[in-house]
Amino acid sequence: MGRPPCCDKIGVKKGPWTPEEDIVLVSYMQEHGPGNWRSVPTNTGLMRCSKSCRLRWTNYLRPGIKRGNFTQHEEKMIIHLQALLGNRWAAIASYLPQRTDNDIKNYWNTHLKKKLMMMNKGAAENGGSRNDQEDGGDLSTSSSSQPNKGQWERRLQTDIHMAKQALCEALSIDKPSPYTNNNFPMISDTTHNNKPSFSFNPINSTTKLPDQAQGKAGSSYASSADNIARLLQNWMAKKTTPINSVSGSTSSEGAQCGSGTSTTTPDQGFEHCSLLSSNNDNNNNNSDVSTETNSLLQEESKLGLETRNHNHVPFTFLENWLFDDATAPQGHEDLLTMSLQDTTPDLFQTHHHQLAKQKF
DNA sequence: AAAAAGAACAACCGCAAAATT
DNA sequence: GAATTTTGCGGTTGTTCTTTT
Repeated sequence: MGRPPCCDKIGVKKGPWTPEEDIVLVSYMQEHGPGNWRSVPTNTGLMRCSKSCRLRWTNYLRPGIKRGNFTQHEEKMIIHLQALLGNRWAAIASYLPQRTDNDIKNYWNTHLKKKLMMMNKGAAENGGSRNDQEDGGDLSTSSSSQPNKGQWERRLQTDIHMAKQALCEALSIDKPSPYTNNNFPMISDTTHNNKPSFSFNPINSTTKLPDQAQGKAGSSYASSADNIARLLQNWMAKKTTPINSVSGSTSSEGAQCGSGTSTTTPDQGFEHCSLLSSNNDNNNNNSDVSTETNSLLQEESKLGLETRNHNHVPFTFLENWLFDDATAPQGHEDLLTMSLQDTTPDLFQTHHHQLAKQKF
């Protein structure tokens, strides 16, 4: 016997998400944390399947996501990683914590693929020898010259990296994770009450710039997460006492919320932050949200502090190793300095063997 | 100004692996 | 251990916006 059925397909809504749906999902996530997607539609009343909820959350609503405007650095990373790993977008995304696999995939398909094709074309016209990306797709050397050879090594390497990262996050409080980027809201404590407390910061998901990153002229909701921000603002205005009463209660929270490069004012940022930092429930009567929020925030920061102190035990050798390797963007920078030639399985393997030797 | 073509991106679909009963 | 569901991933499609004709 298996588990009970997921979600019946009858009456399941499809298509773009509305701001209202987003708010419902975000506040549910804020209260319960991600996971157990199956119960999300039932508990929230959203007429969406669990899969759709998960996708919406992980790709767009999750805190700490940077959207649009890929930097040159990111671009290079993606190109190199694609050459190394192939179209394993999730693995690639693990090296770019602020980006989602879907985003990277889209960017690859719409921009980089073409760009590389053009470059290739140019190279070919100049008598270039590379012919490994005819279809504009897989740059991986294995696909053309060394079919399958060393593929498992690469896969293994990626898996090791991901496992290390996961382990590292499990052990770590201080290490910046995708959720704990200094610009971003964070999960301060997942051990208490099984309720990861984090503050949703719509501002950061809207740090995109007005033009392309903002989507299509802002008319389409789906492409404009900052509508959520606006909506929240209105929602907040209706429901609560003036936000200013909260300000100053937790400077760190304020800093988090205001730190994003945003077109929104700091106050607005704080509003969203406060709203979602509270133990928000759509059905709650928020008669005194500001006080409640205030105390919750204090409690939250206290808990966070306690956890930190409590967890400041000396690292084991293994932990040190993990942190060493898994933190440090500069570790990933290596990828950039590696030429595509260097990405042959042998070299790649050697590199990691050496690394492993160094570690042990 | 209108239509057509192209570009960008959000969301869906199907598959495989993991988890659960 | 088998059956079934859930989750995660990658490929693809559909819709919307922008640019060109």
